[in-house]
Amino acid sequence: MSDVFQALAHPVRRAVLKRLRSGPLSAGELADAFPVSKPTMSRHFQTLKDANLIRAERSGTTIRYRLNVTVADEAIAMVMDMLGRDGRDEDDSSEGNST
Amino acid sequence: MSDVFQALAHPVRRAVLKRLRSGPLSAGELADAFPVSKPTMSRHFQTLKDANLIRAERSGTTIRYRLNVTVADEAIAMVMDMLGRDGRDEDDSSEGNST
DNA sequence: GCGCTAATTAGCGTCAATGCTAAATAACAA
DNA sequence: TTGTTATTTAGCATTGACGCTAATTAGCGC
Repeated sequence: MSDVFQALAHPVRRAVLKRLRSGPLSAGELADAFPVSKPTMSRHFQTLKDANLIRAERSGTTIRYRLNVTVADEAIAMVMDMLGRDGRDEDDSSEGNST
Repeated sequence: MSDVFQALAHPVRRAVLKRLRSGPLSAGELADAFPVSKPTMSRHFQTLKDANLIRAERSGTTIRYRLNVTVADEAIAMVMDMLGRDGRDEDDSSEGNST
């Protein structure tokens, strides 16, 4: 699970995920959208793949990356579990404190 | 925001957050629960503080750490925004997923 | 095969993260 | 002030992340 948060810890990788929301994009298209070199982007893709946040598909010479919503959803669930904000472990300190 | 995910990227820090769900704990109590030295734990606390995930309060000689649910909640919202899962139930059960 | 395009891997430098021990600070008691 | 306890800061070493350029792999067309 550390891989997921590690992947989410970089602004470029977060932006890649955002762009992938609209649909799959090729490595080149993604690389073109950021002010870093293609090899650097390729490494970011690898990091996202290792975290299972994206998946790669070959289409001839180009490789298309696609969002993997499942794992991201698990990450959300984990953050919620970590903070106990899923509605079950509600602390008994009622928020009846008016200000 | 990178700070939040960076803080979440370490298993010890995630475990600290989990323990803090039950209520505030002192640095010593937290340090005692993990197989790393106190200075190392202190640095983890600093990382979590920088990310605004926890807050510190002095109680005499001891320092008590308390969960800051607000920022964690924002992190959840951000992950949801990143993946387009902001609570809208756009994907019905008719997904036709085959592999 | 050769060339072309797309993307990755290899190699290198720099900076940040992680862990430790030892020393310093903070609060309290005597 | 001195001593004791709790916690952090300082200093050091190791490891991993991030970025680049150059070279390599992968597929397609000739």
